Amino acid sequence: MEALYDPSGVERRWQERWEAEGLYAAGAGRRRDETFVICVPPPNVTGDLHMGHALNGAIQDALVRWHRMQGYDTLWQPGYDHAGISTQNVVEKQLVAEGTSRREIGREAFVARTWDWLEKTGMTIMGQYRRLGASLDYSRERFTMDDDYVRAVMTFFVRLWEQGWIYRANRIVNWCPFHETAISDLEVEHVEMDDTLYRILYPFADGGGGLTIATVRPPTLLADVAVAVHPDDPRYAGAVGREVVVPVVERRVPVVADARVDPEFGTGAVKITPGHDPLDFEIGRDHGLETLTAIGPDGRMVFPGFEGLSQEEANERILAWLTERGQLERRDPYRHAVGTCERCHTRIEPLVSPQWWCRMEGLGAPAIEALRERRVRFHPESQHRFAIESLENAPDWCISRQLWWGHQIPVWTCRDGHQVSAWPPPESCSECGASELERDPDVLDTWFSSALWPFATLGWPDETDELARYYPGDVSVTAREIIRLWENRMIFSGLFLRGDIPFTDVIITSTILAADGRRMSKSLGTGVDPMEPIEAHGADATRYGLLKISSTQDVRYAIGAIEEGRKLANKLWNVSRLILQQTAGAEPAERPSALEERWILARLDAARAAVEDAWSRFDFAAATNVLYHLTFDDFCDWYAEAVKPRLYDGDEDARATGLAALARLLALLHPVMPHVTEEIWSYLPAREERLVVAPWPEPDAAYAEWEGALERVQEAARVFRRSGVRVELGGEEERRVFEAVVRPERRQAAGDADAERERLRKEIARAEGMLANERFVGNAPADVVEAERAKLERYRGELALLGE
RNA sequence: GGGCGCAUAGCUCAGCGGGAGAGCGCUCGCUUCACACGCGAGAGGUCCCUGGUUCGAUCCCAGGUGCGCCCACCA
Repeated sequence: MEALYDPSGVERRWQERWEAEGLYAAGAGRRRDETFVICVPPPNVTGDLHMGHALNGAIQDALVRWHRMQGYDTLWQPGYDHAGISTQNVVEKQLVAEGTSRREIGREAFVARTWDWLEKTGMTIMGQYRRLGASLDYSRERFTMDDDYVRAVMTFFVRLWEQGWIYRANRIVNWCPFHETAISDLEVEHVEMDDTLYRILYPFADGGGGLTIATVRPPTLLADVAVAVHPDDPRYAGAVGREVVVPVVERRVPVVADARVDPEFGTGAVKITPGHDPLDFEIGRDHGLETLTAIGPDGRMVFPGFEGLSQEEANERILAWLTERGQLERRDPYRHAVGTCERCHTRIEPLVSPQWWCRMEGLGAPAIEALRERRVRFHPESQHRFAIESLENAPDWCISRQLWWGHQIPVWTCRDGHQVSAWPPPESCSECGASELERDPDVLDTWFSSALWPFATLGWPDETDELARYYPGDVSVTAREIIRLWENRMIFSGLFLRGDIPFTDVIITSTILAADGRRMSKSLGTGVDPMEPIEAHGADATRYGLLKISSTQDVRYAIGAIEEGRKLANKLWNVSRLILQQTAGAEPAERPSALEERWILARLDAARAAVEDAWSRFDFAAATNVLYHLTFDDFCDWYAEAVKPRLYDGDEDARATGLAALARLLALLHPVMPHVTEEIWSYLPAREERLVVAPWPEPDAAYAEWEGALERVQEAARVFRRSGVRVELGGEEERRVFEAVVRPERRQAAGDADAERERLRKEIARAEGMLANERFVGNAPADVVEAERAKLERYRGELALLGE
């Protein structure tokens, strides 16, 4: 073994070997009947692994490996999401760069090209998960556009249709003019932008002044159908019921009263454009107003006389018209949040269009109940409440997209207008028997198919053995922003289709910010590719570092934590060298005949309990903390130093127990640092089995009483190191460990006894003060008071030894 | 505008009612036969501010200040 641990080669070698030996496969190492199942959140086919995936992967893998070692029948399901709009966006931009467009090449060619491109350059993330050491069952990789998966999606749609959850409605939706599709509220990204707020005079139709409205979008006034004011606004009490004239188009429209108008904003009077504003759409509907259109699907003007103009051009023309007539009263700089498409960042155009909707009221009820009853638990708790509230307030889900890449909606229309939804595709109209059917051209929202991930990957809608065995699963690990898009939808669709929840626990991971506290993003240039630390410090170190910083809601990326992981791996490597070099020919066996052996076995058991507790509470930072101190402080600084002389002397118990203790340590570290631990494990004698599937260490009740065995030696060492004075130790064993660890013969500088005396005096004064406080003694728990007394006694004893 | 969260050592963060902690960085001493990616010692903190509860508050409560994230149809 080399003195310096070199992770890269070792990690790659084990990754290949584990996968080749089938140890990542579902059920590998199974020693009990219970299952443990996690589905990886299917990444976009076009994407690369980012820091969020790496954290996510480190968490899931730690849980999966921990359960696998406990003998569970473990499945970690891999795969990809076709990511409708995101993938189409990528391919479409390629076409634009080539001087063509999707419309030019047509739908069929576009879809073919997308497949072609994906097969050549997409689907790379699973390779990066492999490099992270993620023990996904790669043999089971699924894609949400696989033939079987398509059947699942179609079946889901048809069942919703048959039970009346799906309807068609012409409503105002978020429209992306670049992709020319509707997108859901959840796909809109709000961005602060500098804009201009115009104040425009709408004269009364019968003369005598007018109303001044405020708007940021003059081009939409072409489609105005009313002006609205708040019913209680005294300024406009006389205006309601009168008519005003819309500028440019000279249309007479009514002034209506509506409580949704904010009298504080602008002038308190607002133009109503149901065709181009969501709130106006509602107000228009409630007041029986018509809906006019000024802007088309491509974001350009369609209003008669303005056809083909861009909105900027129309704006200039309208402003010129207003200025000429003195009706443009003011223009003020105005900063506000504007909706943009999260994929292409084009400004969203609210447009009225016919779309397919999934009714949420009622459909989400079983999911709400499951969350309320805590059959599904979100962690942390605050996200649990958020998940429930989101389901309770979920608006109807717009499931259709005017895209080409995705699952085409299984609805057919015959010449008589009858609509039928079925899968496999129907041959004729179920109502009139007509055989000429036209399929709806739209595709489904990507999240419609993702919602089925936990069971569609197991063969649903067929009742497969796997489905019976691995559904429901256990844990889902995702980011906060995906709770409503994905987690909640998996829960309600699982209950709807399978009558059961898909998992019991949802872990919402912390958001990893850049080192400067800003968001990690490509456009800001703040992103860090997780492959960088993996190549520089190793996958083990990176996994450790990510788990260590994963505790709070927002965490800054800190390379220091990963470097700490590298140090831990190196330390583990070196202490293993010490033990392995001194134990040639020995067999591992727990024969704790000396003080330090009893102590380290007790410490290992205590750490095992602490780590298990941390894993089960999903407190990954706590787990890494325990493992770090176990390795550095307990195992290396105390146990290894104490046992070293006995190893050199060839003590048989020390050698056998040393190997056994090392094996326990490796097992505890394995879920976090699988590679270095497996590598060391392979050098241990009588370890034919791979550590990946080795049994998780069993605790030994007999060890527990030895946990404090080194307490007095540790205190004596501390006093000696600081002051140069030897505290008297009770037994031969204690004195031997003290000499081995502290090695007084090598000590050069004399300690500062005065400083130590001063420290002890202060401690004694503090403890005496507390014990003299009757209220403390009376109210504090008995064990707290007792501990204080014990400390006082010890400090007094030590001070006496220092010559006082 | 709503929700959630964070303010502790120079940096990144743990602790969350009874002695202020870790890692990194810094200072000093060590080429000690596992490891200089190391070992030992050490400096460095009104635990954001103001009140309150308590025998006792970094920890609980209220208010303030400053940050961050998520969400959101004020034109």
